[in-house]
Amino acid sequence: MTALTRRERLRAELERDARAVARRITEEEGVEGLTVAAVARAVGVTPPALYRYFDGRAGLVRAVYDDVTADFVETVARAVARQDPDDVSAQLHAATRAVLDWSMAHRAGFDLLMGAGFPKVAGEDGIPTVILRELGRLFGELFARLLREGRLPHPAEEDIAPDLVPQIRVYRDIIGLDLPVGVALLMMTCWRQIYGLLCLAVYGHLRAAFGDHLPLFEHMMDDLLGLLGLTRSPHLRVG
Amino acid sequence: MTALTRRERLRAELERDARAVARRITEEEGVEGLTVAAVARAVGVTPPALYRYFDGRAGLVRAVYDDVTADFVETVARAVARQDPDDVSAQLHAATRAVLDWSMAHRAGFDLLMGAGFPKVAGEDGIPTVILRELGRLFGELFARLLREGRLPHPAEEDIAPDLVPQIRVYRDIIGLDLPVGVALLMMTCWRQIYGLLCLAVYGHLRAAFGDHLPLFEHMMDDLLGLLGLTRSPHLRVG
DNA sequence: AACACATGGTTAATGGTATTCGCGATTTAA
DNA sequence: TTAAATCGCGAATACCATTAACCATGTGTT
Repeated sequence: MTALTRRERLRAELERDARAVARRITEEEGVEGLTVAAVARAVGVTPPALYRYFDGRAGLVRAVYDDVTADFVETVARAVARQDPDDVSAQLHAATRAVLDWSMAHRAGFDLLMGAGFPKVAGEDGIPTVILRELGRLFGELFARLLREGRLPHPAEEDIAPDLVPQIRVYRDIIGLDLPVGVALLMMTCWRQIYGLLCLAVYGHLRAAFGDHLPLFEHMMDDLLGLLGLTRSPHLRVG
Repeated sequence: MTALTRRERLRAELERDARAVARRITEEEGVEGLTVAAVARAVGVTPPALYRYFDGRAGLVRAVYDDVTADFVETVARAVARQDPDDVSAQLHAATRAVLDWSMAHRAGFDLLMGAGFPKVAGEDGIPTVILRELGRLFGELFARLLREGRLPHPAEEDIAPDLVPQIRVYRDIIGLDLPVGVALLMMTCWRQIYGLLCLAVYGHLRAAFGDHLPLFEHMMDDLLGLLGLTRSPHLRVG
């Protein structure tokens, strides 16, 4: 039973429309093209009206951020779920590939979630870094699994620089998994490479030489899987 | 002999001032805070006057980009020059550290030169990627030296994925050094890691866990130097 | 020295943006 | 039925970029 009053229904519809429009504009023109006036025009209302729904332009950006985050996390999770549950190599590969593909297809979204736009939407305090948490957990589960199976080469805590250990510990705790410090460091080592390639590709720094970035991606994955004692799975399912 | 007419002198002064102001504003408030009106206010003229000097706001941004590029390249080159000319490990370490330090101290500049801002200032055609060229040459010289000394482990061209080889070749040619494909690939492998850490640090994604990013940096440098068959130099000079 | 021209600043105007405020209409709830 | 909450609007303020017309002044020439 939809015990929704007329007002509530109309309000929900307009908000939904506005969020969709805001997201479309952001993807098409970048977040700097996302303006209160443009959204208002698209949903057929005057700009001040949107202030009843969002906290100004910043609120619109924040709404886009939230929607995009959900989409991103779900996309990556789906890609993992498509793989053979026992093939961790394929799962890692697919997850990373999904991150890259999604990012290239949603550059403005990437910028907002994981790139230069994040500090702006997050502000000083910082939204609890959804990406660090969500993505970290997703990858972390796979690392944990390799660890349980006893086939994950990782440094002993004593062999890690003393000033690095407490920081890695905080990182591990943000992810929220009970991983050894050496494994968390291994994750960071992987992420710094993935993230580097991501930014290079999304921000267009590779265009001049690497029109298609997939060869570079595969080369990186071979490196990373090797780092984890794995090889590329022959049963990878792309979707 | 300064055969400068009064007009020319005044013009040069105002342009110099405006560029300096534009750069200061950019560093303090980010490039989105760089406005024609603000610069005009700071140099004591009305906004339209600046159109005699710059091609509107875009021209201002471009001017900042040029100045910042020169500063960046010089800073990194200086850091290298400070090292023992025969200690390639120290030179590589110092160069990378200089890139990181400069980027953290000039976040808006980093964004413009190497980050999300670059596509905007570069436009479609793309300024011949100064960074790729300048930085590539700087690091490339060091790699070339290691290669000449015969102590740079790198993959043979036959062992590199066939679709990657031609891309690497283009990359190598942009840098403008006569390096084997395997060495150029090695450079790209290093750069993707350095760049990843850079973006993570500059865009604030590490703040939550890694307040100070130097331990992570040193960990990465150990990895990278190891990749090149080097160890961290005991004679590194920091400045 | 007087002239004409180029230069570089001004003001005014246009049109875009965000945001706040107060009004009136409509819907909801008592 | 009536009072209150909600919501959209128009007007106003204050930024911004950019163009056009205009005017003073510097420059070089006659």
